[in-house]
Amino acid sequence: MSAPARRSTKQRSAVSAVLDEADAFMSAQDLHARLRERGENVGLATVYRALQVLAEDGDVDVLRTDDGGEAVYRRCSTGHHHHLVCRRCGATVEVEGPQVEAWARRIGAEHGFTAVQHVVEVFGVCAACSARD
Amino acid sequence: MSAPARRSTKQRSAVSAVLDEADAFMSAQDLHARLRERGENVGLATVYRALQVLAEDGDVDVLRTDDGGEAVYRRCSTGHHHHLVCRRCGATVEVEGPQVEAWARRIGAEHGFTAVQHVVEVFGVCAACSARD
DNA sequence: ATTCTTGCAAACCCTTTGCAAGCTA
DNA sequence: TAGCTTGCAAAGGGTTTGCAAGAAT
Repeated sequence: MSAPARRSTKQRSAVSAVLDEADAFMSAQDLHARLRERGENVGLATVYRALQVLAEDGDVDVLRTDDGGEAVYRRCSTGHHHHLVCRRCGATVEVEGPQVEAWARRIGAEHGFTAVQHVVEVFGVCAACSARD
Repeated sequence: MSAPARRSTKQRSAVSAVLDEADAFMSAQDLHARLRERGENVGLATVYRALQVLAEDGDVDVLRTDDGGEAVYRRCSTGHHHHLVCRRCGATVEVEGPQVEAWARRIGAEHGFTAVQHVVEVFGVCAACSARD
């Protein structure tokens, strides 16, 4: 019942490589398309499985698009952080919010809650997209 | 090409009513199930369409679950607030966070974002459930 | 009477899974 | 060799859509 060993394969490296180059959120389908463009032949199911493993190991951040509910993945930096996402073009900025962390902890404590965690996402229209109007 | 007129129907009222009573995020499927329990016979597709309209008109907030990518809806409260949810028993407390509002606005501004909105949910284990261990 | 709405079922999209063949350790 | 991985295709789960019948204005 222990976790199965993790083998290194051409496909997993490929997925990892694409994720490294594109420093942005990208869906499994996007990733798969990009692999095909490069001539790398990797099955879609394999891409999903690779991403699943990466997410389990905490090597990528996962979040859900508001439209279509696609899951998007991105290599994640270490440390707890939140995201500022452009709802027009999807551009993402990692932001930190010490005040938010403190607030969440305090709110939890005030109400007698333990093991407090929080989810924060900030949405807006980025400068580039605003200018485009 | 102007938007079609919006008619008031029994089904839409029913959806709206459920949304009013349950002051929490709820998926279309949940909502549909609750309607059936009450004896209200509303088609699933209709529930989806009603929620779509409500979201378009800005009458409900929409966000995506991390698992399964379900969309969850909640009546937009007039007063903006967040929730502290017990992940054990589901108890929910409405909380306010002026500091969080301020932080979100500032973060957005710093990065040149406009029309900034945010989603914040705090999870934990409530006092009662903690005691139960 | 007109035109929006509803319901049902089929269609869609993203994602997961079963299974035989391929590859890594 | 043993057993994780891959690919394909089929299955799954949520959401959307086409179309004829039903309501609201």
